[in-house]
Amino acid sequence: MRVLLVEDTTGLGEAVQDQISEDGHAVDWVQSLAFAETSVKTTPYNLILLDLMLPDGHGFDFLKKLRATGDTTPVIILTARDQVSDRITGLNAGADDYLVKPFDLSELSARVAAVARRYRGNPNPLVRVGDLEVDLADRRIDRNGQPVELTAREWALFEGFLQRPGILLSRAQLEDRLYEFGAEIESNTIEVYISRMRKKLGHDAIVTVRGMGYRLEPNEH
Amino acid sequence: MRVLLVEDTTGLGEAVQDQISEDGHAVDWVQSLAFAETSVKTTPYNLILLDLMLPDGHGFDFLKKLRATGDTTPVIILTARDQVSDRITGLNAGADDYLVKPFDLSELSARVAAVARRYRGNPNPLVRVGDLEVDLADRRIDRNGQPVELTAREWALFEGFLQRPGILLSRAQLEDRLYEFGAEIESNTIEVYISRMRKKLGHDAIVTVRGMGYRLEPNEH
DNA sequence: TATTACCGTTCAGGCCAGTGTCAGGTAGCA
DNA sequence: TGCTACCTGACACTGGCCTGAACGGTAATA
Repeated sequence: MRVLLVEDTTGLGEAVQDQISEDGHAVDWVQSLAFAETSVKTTPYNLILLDLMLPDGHGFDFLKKLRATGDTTPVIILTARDQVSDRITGLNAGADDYLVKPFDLSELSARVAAVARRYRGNPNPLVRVGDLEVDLADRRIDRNGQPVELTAREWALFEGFLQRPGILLSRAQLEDRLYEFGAEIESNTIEVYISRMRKKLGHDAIVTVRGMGYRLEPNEH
Repeated sequence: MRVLLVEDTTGLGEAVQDQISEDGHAVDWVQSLAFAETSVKTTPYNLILLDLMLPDGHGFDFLKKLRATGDTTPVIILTARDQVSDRITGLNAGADDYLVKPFDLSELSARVAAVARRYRGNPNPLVRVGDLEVDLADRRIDRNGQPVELTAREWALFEGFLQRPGILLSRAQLEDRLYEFGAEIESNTIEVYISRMRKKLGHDAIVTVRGMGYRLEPNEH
């Protein structure tokens, strides 16, 4: 699934993002209502996790506006408030579920999984790149109708290329996707993964830009 | 993405510039509001990182003026102040996000990436020079619809010409873009690269100013 | 526990594009 | 005309890149 996390607390945001990612979902994390609004306009999400107290307004306002546009994306509210009134207000505003801070990450997983279950059967959004058809949420790739299996590391790199068609990623950027930020690596691991991905995705799929990095070619054939 | 960094502290400015560059974005760094104002007039940015305490005024004034002109470029405020009042004032003035010094560079990366995410699917801003169409972030050049491939060294020089339209670059300035500052070079390497670039970009693209240097011709045909 | 399969990582050998240099030719200027 | 700055084809070398192979770790299975 593709999940939008709206949460301005850095620590909590990171923890939630890590948890949801580990559960196999793609997470976009924004820290203000302004960002949330542009995100939902540009990307189709399967689930929105919404904090209520945000620097530029109250989550309910965002939620009401979202529902007013006819958007039915499931929304789970994350908030420190545990008052019944808030809970009812939230559900009236169109929330699907409610999590009171501090909450256990495993509980969050369970709620998210419940939403995912409801979604099963509905098709996920597909990204098309050349002769590849990518289901980001389910981590599936079809190449000319044939499924392609990527390992975890390969996926981590591949997702980077999908950010934008034809995006150029430097070796440092790719390394940052695999390891702790800024970790030095002195072997040719990235090259090896590129080589393996080419074997699976087609040798023309990833283009070397010598001295600068790699790019996924949107118009391979 | 193309990022404008407005920050008068040298140490912090350099660190931020390095980080954003490594993330694959093009950074213009200015140290005063006066320079910032001319920069936003001449160049289209995807993101502005704005310090508040600047030698010639307060960042809020710049931000308000910017918004008054209808400019909606995302702005992230960098400041030592962590008071709620400032935070709210900033967001009211039209800021999209807020980073309190001292901040972790990886956190900065995350915020910038969040902005970059908004541009997912959107094309990068293109710079137009004569019959060339340049995508600085992805290092692509289209010449009359045909892609042009530049090597790393050629790009380093080409970017110099793009800093300002019609800028004149001396041989020494060009050498400084390729080698450690002040490195003496006694062969005609620069001439050779100019020659190679002309072959790829069109023979009229780069004009020789005898005895002075070279300039990229904005109105070639 | 032993077996198996797979994944992540490193290494070594080979290839070739990119780089820097030179030499001979050309164009601008006094 | 001579002088100087500049242009460009050619070439050797370096180092970035590719990839088969091997090794250790981990997880699933018997």
